[in-house]
Amino acid sequence: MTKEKNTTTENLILEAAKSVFQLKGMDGARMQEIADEAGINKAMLHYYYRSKQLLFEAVFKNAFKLMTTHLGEILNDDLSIEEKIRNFTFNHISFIMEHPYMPGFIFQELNRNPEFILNIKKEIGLPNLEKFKKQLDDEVKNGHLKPTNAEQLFINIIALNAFPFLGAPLLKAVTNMEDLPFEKLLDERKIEVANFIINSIKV
Amino acid sequence: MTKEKNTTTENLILEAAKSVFQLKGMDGARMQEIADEAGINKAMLHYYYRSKQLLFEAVFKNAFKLMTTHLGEILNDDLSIEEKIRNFTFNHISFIMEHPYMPGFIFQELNRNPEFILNIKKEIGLPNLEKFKKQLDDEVKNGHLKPTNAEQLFINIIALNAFPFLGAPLLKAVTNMEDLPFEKLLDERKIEVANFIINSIKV
DNA sequence: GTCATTATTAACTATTTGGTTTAACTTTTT
DNA sequence: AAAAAGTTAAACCAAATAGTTAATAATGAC
Repeated sequence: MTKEKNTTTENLILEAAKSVFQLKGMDGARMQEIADEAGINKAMLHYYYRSKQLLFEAVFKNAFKLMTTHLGEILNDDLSIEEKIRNFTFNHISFIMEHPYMPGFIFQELNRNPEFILNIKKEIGLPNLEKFKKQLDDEVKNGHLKPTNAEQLFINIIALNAFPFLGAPLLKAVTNMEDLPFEKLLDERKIEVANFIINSIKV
Repeated sequence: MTKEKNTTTENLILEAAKSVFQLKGMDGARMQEIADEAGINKAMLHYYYRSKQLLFEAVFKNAFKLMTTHLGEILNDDLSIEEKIRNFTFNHISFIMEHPYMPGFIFQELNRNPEFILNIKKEIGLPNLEKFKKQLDDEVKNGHLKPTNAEQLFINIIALNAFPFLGAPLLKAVTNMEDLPFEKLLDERKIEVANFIINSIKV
Protein backbone atom coordinates (compact mmCIF):
# COMPACT_ATOMS: atom_id res chain seq x y z
CA MET A 1 0.00 0.00 0.00
CA THR A 2 2.71 2.44 -0.94
CA LYS A 3 1.54 5.53 -2.81
CA GLU A 4 -2.07 4.51 -3.39
CA LYS A 5 -3.22 7.24 -5.71
CA ASN A 6 -6.37 9.19 -5.04
CA THR A 7 -7.89 9.60 -8.50
CA THR A 8 -10.71 11.99 -7.72
CA THR A 9 -10.74 14.98 -10.03
CA GLU A 10 -10.00 17.25 -7.11
CA ASN A 11 -6.84 15.32 -6.33
CA LEU A 12 -5.77 14.96 -9.95
CA ILE A 13 -5.85 18.73 -10.09
CA LEU A 14 -3.82 19.08 -6.91
CA GLU A 15 -1.17 16.68 -8.17
CA ALA A 16 -0.94 18.40 -11.54
CA ALA A 17 -0.82 21.80 -9.84
CA LYS A 18 1.95 20.58 -7.59
CA SER A 19 4.14 19.54 -10.48
CA VAL A 20 3.52 22.68 -12.53
CA PHE A 21 3.79 25.17 -9.67
CA GLN A 22 6.92 23.56 -8.28
CA LEU A 23 8.60 23.67 -11.65
CA LYS A 24 7.42 27.08 -12.87
CA GLY A 25 6.44 29.01 -9.75
CA MET A 26 3.28 31.04 -9.28
CA ASP A 27 4.21 33.62 -11.93
CA GLY A 28 5.38 31.12 -14.50
CA ALA A 29 2.58 28.59 -14.06
CA ARG A 30 -0.45 28.59 -16.38
CA MET A 31 -3.88 27.31 -15.44
CA GLN A 32 -4.22 25.72 -18.88
CA GLU A 33 -0.97 23.82 -18.39
CA ILE A 34 -2.21 22.48 -15.07
CA ALA A 35 -5.47 21.40 -16.68
CA ASP A 36 -3.60 19.67 -19.51
CA GLU A 37 -1.29 17.92 -17.03
CA ALA A 38 -4.34 16.69 -15.13
CA GLY A 39 -6.09 15.76 -18.36
CA ILE A 40 -9.25 17.70 -17.53
CA ASN A 41 -11.03 20.88 -18.53
CA LYS A 42 -9.69 24.16 -17.21
CA ALA A 43 -13.06 25.10 -15.75
CA MET A 44 -12.62 22.27 -13.26
CA LEU A 45 -9.70 24.08 -11.64
CA HIS A 46 -12.02 26.93 -10.76
CA TYR A 47 -14.86 24.60 -9.86
CA TYR A 48 -12.74 22.93 -7.17
CA TYR A 49 -10.29 25.65 -6.16
CA ARG A 50 -11.92 28.95 -7.18
CA SER A 51 -8.80 30.81 -8.28
CA LYS A 52 -5.16 30.38 -9.24
CA GLN A 53 -4.17 31.98 -5.95
CA LEU A 54 -6.16 29.49 -3.86
CA LEU A 55 -4.92 26.53 -5.86
CA PHE A 56 -1.40 27.80 -5.38
CA GLU A 57 -1.94 28.15 -1.64
CA ALA A 58 -3.25 24.60 -1.40
CA VAL A 59 -0.13 23.32 -3.17
CA PHE A 60 2.22 25.47 -1.12
CA LYS A 61 0.74 24.50 2.22
CA ASN A 62 0.88 20.81 1.32
CA ALA A 63 4.49 21.08 0.29
CA PHE A 64 5.45 23.07 3.36
CA LYS A 65 3.76 20.67 5.74
CA LEU A 66 5.41 17.69 4.07
CA MET A 67 8.82 19.33 4.33
CA THR A 68 8.66 20.55 7.91
CA THR A 69 6.53 18.14 9.93
CA HIS A 70 9.00 15.30 10.01
CA LEU A 71 12.01 17.57 10.49
CA GLY A 72 10.32 19.34 13.36
CA GLU A 73 9.89 16.03 15.15
CA ILE A 74 13.56 15.15 14.75
CA LEU A 75 14.48 18.55 16.11
CA ASN A 76 12.48 17.88 19.24
CA ASP A 77 13.34 14.27 20.04
CA ASP A 78 15.63 13.26 22.87
CA LEU A 79 18.86 12.37 21.09
CA SER A 80 22.09 14.27 21.73
CA ILE A 81 22.98 17.24 19.56
CA GLU A 82 25.44 15.16 17.59
CA GLU A 83 22.96 12.38 16.91
CA LYS A 84 20.26 14.91 16.19
CA ILE A 85 22.38 16.66 13.59
CA ARG A 86 23.26 13.38 11.89
CA ASN A 87 19.64 12.34 11.91
CA PHE A 88 18.35 15.71 10.75
CA THR A 89 20.75 16.17 7.83
CA PHE A 90 20.32 12.60 6.67
CA ASN A 91 16.55 12.91 6.65
CA HIS A 92 16.48 16.40 5.24
CA ILE A 93 18.80 15.64 2.33
CA SER A 94 17.06 12.31 1.64
CA PHE A 95 13.73 14.11 1.55
CA ILE A 96 14.97 16.77 -0.82
CA MET A 97 16.48 14.18 -3.14
CA GLU A 98 12.99 12.77 -3.54
CA HIS A 99 11.53 16.28 -4.08
CA PRO A 100 14.39 18.18 -5.67
CA TYR A 101 12.30 21.15 -6.82
CA MET A 102 10.71 21.75 -3.46
CA PRO A 103 13.35 23.97 -1.85
CA GLY A 104 13.48 26.21 -4.91
CA PHE A 105 9.72 26.43 -4.94
CA ILE A 106 9.36 27.23 -1.25
CA PHE A 107 12.14 29.78 -1.00
CA GLN A 108 11.26 31.46 -4.28
CA GLU A 109 7.63 31.88 -3.29
CA LEU A 110 8.45 33.07 0.22
CA ASN A 111 10.73 35.69 -1.26
CA ARG A 112 8.05 36.76 -3.70
CA ASN A 113 5.60 37.21 -0.85
CA PRO A 114 7.40 37.24 2.52
CA GLU A 115 4.23 38.02 4.49
CA PHE A 116 2.84 34.65 3.48
CA ILE A 117 4.97 33.01 6.16
CA LEU A 118 2.62 34.55 8.77
CA ASN A 119 -0.30 32.74 7.21
CA ILE A 120 1.72 29.51 7.24
CA LYS A 121 2.76 30.03 10.83
CA LYS A 122 -0.85 30.44 11.90
CA GLU A 123 -2.36 27.63 9.84
CA ILE A 124 0.41 25.04 9.82
CA GLY A 125 2.91 26.10 12.43
CA LEU A 126 6.69 26.25 12.29
CA PRO A 127 9.35 24.00 13.82
CA ASN A 128 10.22 25.10 17.34
CA LEU A 129 13.88 25.67 18.18
CA GLU A 130 13.64 25.99 21.95
CA LYS A 131 14.59 22.45 22.82
CA PHE A 132 17.44 22.46 20.32
CA LYS A 133 18.70 25.73 21.82
CA LYS A 134 18.53 24.45 25.38
CA GLN A 135 20.24 21.18 24.47
CA LEU A 136 22.99 23.03 22.67
CA ASP A 137 23.57 25.38 25.59
CA ASP A 138 23.75 22.40 27.95
CA GLU A 139 26.27 20.57 25.82
CA VAL A 140 28.36 23.71 25.51
CA LYS A 141 28.27 24.22 29.27
CA ASN A 142 29.25 20.65 30.06
CA GLY A 143 32.18 20.91 27.68
CA HIS A 144 31.07 18.55 24.90
CA LEU A 145 30.74 21.34 22.35
CA LYS A 146 32.51 24.60 21.61
CA PRO A 147 30.59 27.82 22.35
CA THR A 148 28.05 27.95 19.54
CA ASN A 149 25.14 30.22 18.72
CA ALA A 150 22.07 28.04 18.17
CA GLU A 151 20.52 30.25 15.49
CA GLN A 152 23.75 30.40 13.50
CA LEU A 153 24.15 26.65 13.77
CA PHE A 154 20.58 26.04 12.67
CA ILE A 155 21.04 28.33 9.67
CA ASN A 156 24.26 26.50 8.80
CA ILE A 157 22.53 23.13 8.92
CA ILE A 158 19.68 24.18 6.66
CA ALA A 159 22.09 25.96 4.33
CA LEU A 160 24.33 22.92 3.92
CA ASN A 161 21.36 20.62 3.37
CA ALA A 162 19.22 22.69 1.02
CA PHE A 163 21.52 24.96 -0.91
CA PRO A 164 23.21 22.40 -3.16
CA PHE A 165 19.80 21.74 -4.72
CA LEU A 166 19.01 25.43 -5.19
CA GLY A 167 22.40 26.09 -6.66
CA ALA A 168 22.70 22.90 -8.70
CA PRO A 169 22.82 24.44 -12.19
CA LEU A 170 25.60 26.83 -11.19
CA LEU A 171 27.46 24.34 -9.02
CA LYS A 172 27.46 21.69 -11.73
CA ALA A 173 28.89 24.16 -14.19
CA VAL A 174 31.56 25.54 -11.85
CA THR A 175 32.68 22.10 -10.71
CA ASN A 176 32.51 20.76 -14.26
CA MET A 177 30.40 17.82 -13.21
CA GLU A 178 27.83 15.88 -15.19
CA ASP A 179 24.44 15.02 -13.69
CA LEU A 180 25.37 11.60 -12.39
CA PRO A 181 28.61 12.41 -10.56
CA PHE A 182 26.92 15.48 -9.13
CA GLU A 183 24.07 13.36 -7.83
CA LYS A 184 26.60 11.05 -6.25
CA LEU A 185 28.17 14.07 -4.56
CA LEU A 186 24.79 15.05 -3.18
CA ASP A 187 24.16 11.55 -1.96
CA GLU A 188 27.43 11.57 -0.05
CA ARG A 189 26.31 14.72 1.69
CA LYS A 190 23.67 12.76 3.61
CA ILE A 191 26.60 11.66 5.81
CA GLU A 192 29.34 14.15 5.04
CA VAL A 193 27.41 17.30 5.93
CA ALA A 194 26.91 16.00 9.47
CA ASN A 195 30.61 15.13 9.74
CA PHE A 196 31.51 18.59 8.53
CA ILE A 197 29.28 20.22 11.14
CA ILE A 198 30.22 17.96 14.05
CA ASN A 199 33.92 18.40 13.28
CA SER A 200 33.43 22.12 13.53
CA ILE A 201 31.53 22.34 16.82
CA LYS A 202 32.88 19.38 18.79
CA VAL A 203 35.49 20.12 21.44
CA MET B 1 33.63 59.93 -7.73
CA THR B 2 31.71 57.07 -6.13
CA LYS B 3 28.66 55.88 -8.06
CA GLU B 4 28.61 58.53 -10.77
CA LYS B 5 25.36 57.75 -12.49
CA ASN B 6 25.10 57.33 -16.20
CA THR B 7 21.84 59.06 -17.08
CA THR B 8 21.52 58.05 -20.71
CA THR B 9 18.13 56.57 -21.49
CA GLU B 10 19.74 53.25 -22.30
CA ASN B 11 21.26 53.10 -18.84
CA LEU B 12 18.17 54.36 -17.04
CA ILE B 13 16.38 51.42 -18.59
CA LEU B 14 19.06 48.97 -17.53
CA GLU B 15 18.98 50.22 -13.95
CA ALA B 16 15.19 50.10 -13.79
CA ALA B 17 15.21 46.64 -15.36
CA LYS B 18 17.77 45.50 -12.83
CA SER B 19 15.61 46.50 -9.89
CA VAL B 20 12.38 45.08 -11.32
CA PHE B 21 13.85 41.82 -12.63
CA GLN B 22 15.80 41.16 -9.43
CA LEU B 23 12.71 41.66 -7.31
CA LYS B 24 10.12 39.94 -9.52
CA GLY B 25 12.08 37.60 -11.75
CA MET B 26 11.62 37.18 -15.50
CA ASP B 27 8.10 35.77 -15.19
CA GLY B 28 6.88 38.29 -12.63
CA ALA B 29 8.42 41.38 -14.25
CA ARG B 30 6.36 43.64 -16.51
CA MET B 31 7.79 45.79 -19.27
CA GLN B 32 5.41 48.58 -18.28
CA GLU B 33 6.65 48.49 -14.71
CA ILE B 34 10.25 48.78 -15.90
CA ALA B 35 9.29 51.74 -18.10
CA ASP B 36 7.50 53.42 -15.19
CA GLU B 37 10.47 52.81 -12.90
CA ALA B 38 12.75 54.39 -15.50
CA GLY B 39 10.28 57.23 -16.10
CA ILE B 40 10.20 56.71 -19.84
CA ASN B 41 7.91 55.34 -22.51
CA LYS B 42 7.63 51.59 -22.88
CA ALA B 43 8.55 51.76 -26.56
CA MET B 44 12.02 52.85 -25.48
CA LEU B 45 12.67 49.46 -23.90
CA HIS B 46 12.22 47.82 -27.27
CA TYR B 47 14.10 50.56 -29.09
CA TYR B 48 17.23 49.92 -27.00
CA TYR B 49 16.90 46.25 -26.09
CA ARG B 50 14.53 44.75 -28.70
CA SER B 51 12.70 42.30 -26.42
CA LYS B 52 12.01 41.43 -22.80
CA GLN B 53 14.24 38.40 -23.19
CA LEU B 54 17.22 40.45 -24.39
CA LEU B 55 16.73 43.07 -21.69
CA PHE B 56 16.58 40.29 -19.13
CA GLU B 57 19.77 38.76 -20.47
CA ALA B 58 21.57 42.10 -20.26
CA VAL B 59 20.52 42.44 -16.62
CA PHE B 60 21.40 38.86 -15.77
CA LYS B 61 24.83 38.96 -17.36
CA ASN B 62 25.65 42.22 -15.59
CA ALA B 63 24.61 40.79 -12.26
CA PHE B 64 26.46 37.55 -12.80
CA LYS B 65 29.66 39.29 -13.81
CA LEU B 66 29.49 41.60 -10.82
CA MET B 67 28.97 38.68 -8.47
CA THR B 68 31.65 36.32 -9.80
CA THR B 69 34.52 38.39 -11.15
CA HIS B 70 35.86 39.54 -7.80
CA LEU B 71 35.28 36.20 -6.11
CA GLY B 72 37.06 34.39 -8.92
CA GLU B 73 40.12 36.52 -8.30
CA ILE B 74 40.15 35.74 -4.59
CA LEU B 75 39.86 32.05 -5.39
CA ASN B 76 42.96 32.23 -7.53
CA ASP B 77 45.28 34.42 -5.48
CA ASP B 78 48.28 33.09 -3.58
CA LEU B 79 47.05 33.06 0.03
CA SER B 80 46.77 29.85 2.04
CA ILE B 81 43.48 27.96 2.06
CA GLU B 82 42.64 29.31 5.50
CA GLU B 83 43.27 32.92 4.52
CA LYS B 84 41.52 32.38 1.23
CA ILE B 85 38.40 31.07 2.94
CA ARG B 86 38.34 33.99 5.37
CA ASN B 87 38.83 36.44 2.54
CA PHE B 88 36.29 34.78 0.26
CA THR B 89 33.47 34.50 2.78
CA PHE B 90 34.02 38.02 4.06
CA ASN B 91 33.88 39.46 0.57
CA HIS B 92 31.05 37.25 -0.62
CA ILE B 93 28.78 38.00 2.33
CA SER B 94 29.64 41.70 2.23
CA PHE B 95 28.79 41.79 -1.45
CA ILE B 96 25.47 40.05 -0.95
CA MET B 97 24.55 42.38 1.90
CA GLU B 98 24.82 45.22 -0.60
CA HIS B 99 22.79 43.27 -3.18
CA PRO B 100 20.51 41.11 -1.08
CA TYR B 101 18.17 40.13 -3.92
CA MET B 102 20.92 39.01 -6.23
CA PRO B 103 21.37 35.40 -5.07
CA GLY B 104 17.63 34.79 -5.25
CA PHE B 105 17.53 36.28 -8.70
CA ILE B 106 20.46 34.34 -10.07
CA PHE B 107 19.55 30.95 -8.64
CA GLN B 108 15.87 31.30 -9.46
CA GLU B 109 16.59 32.17 -13.07
CA LEU B 110 19.20 29.45 -13.50
CA ASN B 111 16.70 26.93 -12.22
CA ARG B 112 14.04 28.26 -14.58
CA ASN B 113 16.42 27.83 -17.49
CA PRO B 114 19.41 25.66 -16.56
CA GLU B 115 20.83 25.67 -20.09
CA PHE B 116 21.45 29.39 -19.79
CA ILE B 117 24.56 28.68 -17.74
CA LEU B 118 26.22 27.45 -20.96
CA ASN B 119 25.65 30.83 -22.56
CA ILE B 120 27.10 32.49 -19.44
CA LYS B 121 30.09 30.19 -19.43
CA LYS B 122 30.87 31.03 -23.04
CA GLU B 123 30.29 34.77 -22.87
CA ILE B 124 31.39 35.63 -19.34
CA GLY B 125 33.25 32.63 -18.02
CA LEU B 126 33.04 30.88 -14.69
CA PRO B 127 35.42 30.90 -11.71
CA ASN B 128 38.06 28.23 -12.06
CA LEU B 129 38.53 25.81 -9.18
CA GLU B 130 41.77 24.13 -10.25
CA LYS B 131 44.13 26.22 -8.16
CA PHE B 132 41.87 25.91 -5.13
CA LYS B 133 41.78 22.13 -5.58
CA LYS B 134 45.50 21.85 -5.93
CA GLN B 135 46.15 24.06 -2.91
CA LEU B 136 43.70 22.06 -0.84
CA ASP B 137 45.27 18.77 -1.83
CA ASP B 138 48.71 20.13 -0.94
CA GLU B 139 47.61 21.31 2.48
CA VAL B 140 45.92 18.00 3.14
CA LYS B 141 49.09 16.12 2.12
CA ASN B 142 51.37 18.25 4.29
CA GLY B 143 49.10 17.69 7.26
CA HIS B 144 47.65 21.17 7.75
CA LEU B 145 44.13 20.10 6.84
CA LYS B 146 42.03 16.98 7.25
CA PRO B 147 41.25 14.97 4.11
CA THR B 148 38.69 17.12 2.33
CA ASN B 149 36.95 16.94 -1.01
CA ALA B 150 37.44 20.25 -2.79
CA GLU B 151 34.07 20.26 -4.53
CA GLN B 152 32.21 19.49 -1.32
CA LEU B 153 34.12 22.21 0.49
CA PHE B 154 33.41 24.73 -2.25
CA ILE B 155 29.71 23.88 -2.17
CA ASN B 156 29.72 24.28 1.62
CA ILE B 157 31.33 27.70 1.38
CA ILE B 158 28.86 29.04 -1.15
CA ALA B 159 25.96 27.48 0.76
CA LEU B 160 26.95 29.06 4.06
CA ASN B 161 27.47 32.45 2.42
CA ALA B 162 24.47 32.69 0.14
CA PHE B 163 21.73 30.61 1.66
CA PRO B 164 20.84 32.83 4.64
CA PHE B 165 19.74 35.49 2.15
CA LEU B 166 17.70 33.08 0.05
CA GLY B 167 16.05 31.63 3.12
CA ALA B 168 15.65 34.87 5.05
CA PRO B 169 11.83 34.96 5.22
CA LEU B 170 11.65 31.41 6.56
CA LEU B 171 14.70 31.71 8.81
CA LYS B 172 13.45 34.92 10.38
CA ALA B 173 10.14 33.28 11.15
CA VAL B 174 11.61 30.06 12.55
CA THR B 175 14.17 31.85 14.69
CA ASN B 176 11.59 34.41 15.76
CA MET B 177 13.84 37.30 14.86
CA GLU B 178 12.94 40.81 13.71
CA ASP B 179 14.67 42.39 10.74
CA LEU B 180 17.35 44.20 12.69
CA PRO B 181 18.62 41.36 14.90
CA PHE B 182 18.57 39.08 11.87
CA GLU B 183 20.66 41.54 9.92
CA LYS B 184 23.12 41.64 12.80
CA LEU B 185 23.28 37.85 12.69
CA LEU B 186 24.07 38.00 8.98
CA ASP B 187 26.73 40.61 9.59
CA GLU B 188 28.42 38.38 12.16
CA ARG B 189 28.59 35.64 9.56
CA LYS B 190 31.18 37.62 7.60
CA ILE B 191 33.64 36.32 10.21
CA GLU B 192 31.82 33.41 11.84
CA VAL B 193 31.23 31.39 8.68
CA ALA B 194 34.97 31.25 8.07
CA ASN B 195 35.59 30.19 11.67
CA PHE B 196 32.97 27.49 11.32
CA ILE B 197 34.59 26.13 8.17
CA ILE B 198 38.20 26.35 9.34
CA ASN B 199 37.31 24.65 12.63
CA SER B 200 35.89 21.79 10.65
CA ILE B 201 38.74 21.15 8.23
CA LYS B 202 41.80 22.14 10.22
CA VAL B 203 43.84 19.33 11.76
C1' DG C 1 -37.76 5.45 -13.11
C1' DT C 2 -37.62 10.27 -12.32
C1' DC C 3 -36.05 14.24 -10.15
C1' DA C 4 -32.45 16.88 -7.96
C1' DT C 5 -27.77 17.39 -7.30
C1' DT C 6 -23.13 17.20 -8.70
C1' DA C 7 -19.59 17.02 -12.22
C1' DT C 8 -17.85 18.19 -16.74
C1' DT C 9 -17.05 20.54 -21.09
C1' DA C 10 -16.88 23.93 -24.99
C1' DA C 11 -17.31 28.41 -25.96
C1' DC C 12 -16.87 32.89 -24.44
C1' DT C 13 -15.17 37.34 -22.08
C1' DA C 14 -12.48 40.98 -20.16
C1' DT C 15 -8.04 42.18 -19.17
C1' DT C 16 -3.26 42.06 -19.36
C1' DT C 17 0.83 42.17 -21.80
C1' DG C 18 4.83 42.08 -25.11
C1' DG C 19 5.59 44.24 -28.99
C1' DT C 20 4.74 47.66 -33.19
C1' DT C 21 3.69 51.74 -35.75
C1' DT C 22 3.57 56.37 -36.91
C1' DA C 23 4.39 60.78 -36.31
C1' DA C 24 6.81 64.39 -33.86
C1' DC C 25 10.91 66.15 -31.89
C1' DT C 26 16.05 66.67 -31.26
C1' DT C 27 20.70 66.34 -32.51
C1' DT C 28 24.29 65.80 -35.84
C1' DT C 29 26.21 66.28 -40.38
C1' DT C 30 27.39 68.86 -44.29
C1' DA D 1 20.05 76.12 -42.73
C1' DA D 2 18.61 72.07 -44.78
C1' DA D 3 18.92 67.21 -44.84
C1' DA D 4 19.76 63.07 -42.38
C1' DA D 5 19.99 60.33 -38.52
C1' DG D 6 18.75 59.28 -34.03
C1' DT D 7 15.35 59.60 -30.10
C1' DT D 8 10.82 59.79 -27.89
C1' DA D 9 5.86 59.11 -26.99
C1' DA D 10 0.85 57.98 -27.92
C1' DA D 11 -1.97 55.00 -29.86
C1' DC D 12 -2.50 50.68 -31.46
C1' DC D 13 -2.44 45.40 -32.10
C1' DA D 14 -2.52 40.48 -31.51
C1' DA D 15 -1.80 36.87 -28.47
C1' DA D 16 -2.19 35.00 -24.04
C1' DT D 17 -4.53 34.31 -19.86
C1' DA D 18 -7.54 33.99 -15.55
C1' DG D 19 -11.93 33.44 -14.97
C1' DT D 20 -17.21 32.72 -16.43
C1' DT D 21 -21.29 30.83 -18.53
C1' DA D 22 -24.51 27.89 -20.16
C1' DA D 23 -25.64 23.65 -21.71
C1' DT D 24 -24.90 18.60 -21.10
C1' DA D 25 -23.83 14.32 -18.75
C1' DA D 26 -23.42 11.44 -14.74
C1' DT D 27 -24.79 10.17 -10.04
C1' DG D 28 -27.58 9.41 -6.25
C1' DA D 29 -32.03 9.89 -3.55
C1' DC D 30 -36.63 8.44 -3.20
